[in-house]
Amino acid sequence: MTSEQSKSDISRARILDAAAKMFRQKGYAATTLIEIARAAGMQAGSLYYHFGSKDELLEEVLDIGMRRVHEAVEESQERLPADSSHRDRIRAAVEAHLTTLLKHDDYTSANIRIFGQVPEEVQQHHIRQRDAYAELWRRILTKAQKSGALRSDVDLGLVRMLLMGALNWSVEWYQPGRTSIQTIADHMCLMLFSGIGIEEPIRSGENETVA
Amino acid sequence: MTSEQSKSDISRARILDAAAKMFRQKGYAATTLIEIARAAGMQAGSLYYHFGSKDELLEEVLDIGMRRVHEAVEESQERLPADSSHRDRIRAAVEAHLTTLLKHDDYTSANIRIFGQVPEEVQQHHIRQRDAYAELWRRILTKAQKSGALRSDVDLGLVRMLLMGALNWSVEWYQPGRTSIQTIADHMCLMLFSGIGIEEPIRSGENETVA
DNA sequence: ACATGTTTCGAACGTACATTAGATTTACGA
DNA sequence: TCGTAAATCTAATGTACGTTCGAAACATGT
Repeated sequence: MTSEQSKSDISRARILDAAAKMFRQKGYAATTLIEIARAAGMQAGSLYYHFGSKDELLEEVLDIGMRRVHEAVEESQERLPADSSHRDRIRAAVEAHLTTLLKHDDYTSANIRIFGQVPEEVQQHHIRQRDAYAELWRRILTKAQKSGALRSDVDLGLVRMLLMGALNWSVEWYQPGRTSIQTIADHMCLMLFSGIGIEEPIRSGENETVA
Repeated sequence: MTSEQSKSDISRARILDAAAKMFRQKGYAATTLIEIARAAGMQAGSLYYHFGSKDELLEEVLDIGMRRVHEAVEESQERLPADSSHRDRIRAAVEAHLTTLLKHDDYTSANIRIFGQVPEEVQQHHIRQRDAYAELWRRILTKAQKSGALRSDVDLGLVRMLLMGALNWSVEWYQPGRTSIQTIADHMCLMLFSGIGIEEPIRSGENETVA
């Protein structure tokens, strides 16, 4: 126990990394401890020295994933100048959420992908944590709306759901190198703030204006 | 074989319904044939009279789900008056997609929820079908952009992904009776076309214009 | 070099599951 | 009512997996 990281800590981390990666790829039930162990460089039985059960391993992966994205968004807000516009605040949150999701973080993307299909008992253990993250967003959006940066006639809960959906769904299609995370965030914010529509000319008759 | 529906057809439908429901709820690997059979009112072995394997059953569920949403969106476009605005066309597509997803259709929502975690071989069988549906949306959006209804400086592929994400994610949070499907569609279209931002007053100096 | 605690191995156990196949029941026309 | 095909049942098979546990290997302080 000389070094900062004991051997146990290193193995633990390797196991968690492997589990997060495979859970994300194949789902929870379809992932076998044998695969996780192999990816971590050990035998299946050895996992039980570090974790009490497959469920326990799952819970830790879910926990880490949610904690990371929560912290990332929280820090993005703290890093901002005190007088930042609400648009900038929201933009920073969007960027932080997306970056966490798409940049090497199998934990967060695993959480997002498999949470809905995990044993109900495990879900229960994490509802509080999820609510806390939702609350963080709720605060950001509500403050923006109250200070007039967002339309007052929209259901912010709904907006939040649609926004999170657009962001979270990126784990299903994002491929590194095709589109930058920044571009995705920019498009998302453009849609959110301004939309991408253009006033169409009235077309009720024949009098259309030719460009 | 007197009636329109043979007994076999009825059983088949019950099995598929049960399978779609459970696949959607618990995922593919976590759903057992015993559960499906019980929900369909028979024994596990009897399923094999109708389907060759669990994978085959899965494939049919996925196929039906994608076909339904595809047809729904396609028909939504055909129902529109020929001179409809592009905004109306997009709005109709959004409503059709959402309605299929959230209104009693375990097939489509199962497809959306579990597709990413299904055996790779099964995924391959359905890529063509998914591409065809993506192409349908691509056409709708491209026509809108070309005719000036959507900004020309946005990446439509990206917009489509974000839009589908916002819509598809609703299967994760939608609860009947809380928010109407129409309201969701309205918010989505508002965001897409106009955004929900309000011009914030310039705060760089003291010269603010009072409304 | 030894002793002690830590970490991993390797084999075994029990169970749950997909699948099979023959027996049994059901539906229906002759 | 009988006979045949359709549909379902029941029990069995094989396998893959989560989990357990004692032995082996490894590390570390004395």
